[in-house]
Amino acid sequence: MNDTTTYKADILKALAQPTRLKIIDFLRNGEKCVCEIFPAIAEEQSNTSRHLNLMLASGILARRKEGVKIFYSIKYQEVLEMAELAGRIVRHEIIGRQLLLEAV
Amino acid sequence: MNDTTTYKADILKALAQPTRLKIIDFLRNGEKCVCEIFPAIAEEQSNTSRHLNLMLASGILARRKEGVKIFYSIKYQEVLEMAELAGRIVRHEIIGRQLLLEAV
DNA sequence: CAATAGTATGACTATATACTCATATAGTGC
DNA sequence: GCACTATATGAGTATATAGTCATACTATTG
Repeated sequence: MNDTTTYKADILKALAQPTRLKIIDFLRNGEKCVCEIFPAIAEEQSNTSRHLNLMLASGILARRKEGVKIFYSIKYQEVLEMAELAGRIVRHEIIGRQLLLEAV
Repeated sequence: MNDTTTYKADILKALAQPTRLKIIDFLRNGEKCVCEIFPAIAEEQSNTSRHLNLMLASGILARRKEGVKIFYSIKYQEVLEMAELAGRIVRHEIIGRQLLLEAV
């Protein structure tokens, strides 16, 4: 309703993508460098880098340089909470749709 | 990490758009018909209808027919919680960026 | 300073998204 | 059945997004 609505949408958009959700899940236990992230999520290095930069720009990730390696980490606990809430809805929805199918 | 990742992203995507966030905010206090929603958020009827259908399809809204009117409502409390969490991050980020500016 | 390892980015393609205008569909009351 | 109101949808446009390949940049090491 206010002027921060677009910004709020950007934060949610930063999470609303499967590759990025996989990255977030991998960062759950603390910071990781790009060289660890892209093999873990089985994506190309360049694609992974783009997603990391997008999340960095939106403000939900932090970045730390250590020599040639770049470490990314989750900047807000709220990010994990949002992912968890989305997961809860998915679980409910799957159960609901299974019941619909069984009713046929 | 698992197979529900795409679905989780779809739930988040359903929220990650300014017009849809405005709709969610307007539905905060209970179900409303399309005829109330689109003037409240100052969007075209057709555009509003599309966004409502998208959110319905993703599973975060419920729909009830009453005569010629269609009432939409938020199906999961989690939806409002996600919007609230995003808002919290935005507030933190705005403060952080203001401090950066002031430091110049 | 050359070679190497890690990360980012330019250029491109394919697809998805938001929006608009016009029109279709579905109930309601006369 | 006709007119009216409420909602949905087809068709089109403009823009955004995700991904790939090749290459550029940057810090480290020999």
